Amino acid sequence: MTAKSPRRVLLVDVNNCFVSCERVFDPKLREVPAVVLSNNDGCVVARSPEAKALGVQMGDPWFKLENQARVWGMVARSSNYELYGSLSAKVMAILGRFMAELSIYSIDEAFGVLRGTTEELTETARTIKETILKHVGLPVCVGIASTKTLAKIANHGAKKHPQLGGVCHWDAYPEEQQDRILESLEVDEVWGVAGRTKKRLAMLDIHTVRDLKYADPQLIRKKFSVVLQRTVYELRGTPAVPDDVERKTKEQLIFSRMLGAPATTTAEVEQVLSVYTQRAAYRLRKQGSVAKHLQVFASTSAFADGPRSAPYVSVSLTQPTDDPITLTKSAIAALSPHIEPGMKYNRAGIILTGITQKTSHQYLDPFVAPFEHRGLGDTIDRVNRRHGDRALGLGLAGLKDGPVWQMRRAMLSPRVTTHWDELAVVKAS
DNA sequence: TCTGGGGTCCTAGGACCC
DNA sequence: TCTGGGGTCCTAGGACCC
Repeated sequence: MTAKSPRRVLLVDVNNCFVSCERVFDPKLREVPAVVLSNNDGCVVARSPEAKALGVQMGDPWFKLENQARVWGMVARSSNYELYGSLSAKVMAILGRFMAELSIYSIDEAFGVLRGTTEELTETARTIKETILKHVGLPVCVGIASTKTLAKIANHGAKKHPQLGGVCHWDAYPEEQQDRILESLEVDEVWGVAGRTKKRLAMLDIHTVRDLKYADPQLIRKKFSVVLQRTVYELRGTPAVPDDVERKTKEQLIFSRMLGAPATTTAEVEQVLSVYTQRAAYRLRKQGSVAKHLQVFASTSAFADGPRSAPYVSVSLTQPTDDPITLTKSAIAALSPHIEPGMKYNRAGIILTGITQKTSHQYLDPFVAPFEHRGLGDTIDRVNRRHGDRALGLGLAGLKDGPVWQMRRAMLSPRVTTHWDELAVVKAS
């Protein structure tokens, strides 16, 4: 591969990621239709090919599916993000060995860049695929093209057509054939277009991805946005989606959950907020930053009849902080007055914004009490690193067996790669 | 009676992604 | 009983400044 070879984008993504992860350590799951459920065992977030073939959709609520699943012999698992995260890290580490520029897009997907002929890169992609299967046990597909948007489409093709062996290089097809493929895709199948935009595009008589490719970029920019204009260029083979700026700190941190059982009193909502705020504060400290604003919310079910209550309050702190006590107190003080006792709150959360890097010398704030909880967060983190997650927390966050509103994870698989007491067992018999 | 133009910063909201 | 969680980017509009 010489420097003169064309620069190509590779999109590698794990097939049916969460189900495939579960199947790595539980061979029985490989023989039946399987799904993984969202937090709280709410709805389907991953499906095995067999489950897809049975017509199970993303987002199907589990309680509506449960009985039919028994008939089908379909098995469900609660989501086990620790397991998926650790397998994902292994996949990304392997990709990093093959590709200089690697940008991790999500837990199961990464873009990489390589130079080479169509044949060379197709071959490399096969090697990548085999290596990941052999060393991690996860199946992946690879899409290759001159732009990210086209690599996405190629990846989609690799998934849909088994005869490609999991690798699809867009350049392997002459342009007339490429256009026929794009013609067969509805416009919302391209990366960056969803329902709203699809409707508005239809008014301009743009229905397929091919229509969008040949639309006037200036017009698209004027009627839609620079984002959609970039998509037009990318479909034509001109890279336009910017490489992700290395941002190691998040600008916004959200911690929100559906509750396993509704909270109905102010005290219960406060307990939930206390725990959630501490989790958010932990993430904040982990990335070495502090937050200036927080938004706190709780809400009753959107599906229930009768009156709803969904308070949402914003607070600005006098100075940015990562201190769990300050954040927790502020969150509770802000939301508590808006809680209507008797309402069934089934969701709550906190959003931290105005996030900046923590500097070594913080401003002196005359309004901060002299006993300021300096270093408390760090201390909690150190204890937890040593004695296991959630060994220590403030108030209810320190309870080993959580309160009733804690989320349901009835069908959780062992965290075999991250917890000593949950290691996989190999039977000798 | 008329009340510029250009710039920055911030926030809210829309749209989308996996 | 029961319907995900966590994030990004862009745009418009208001406040403020010179």
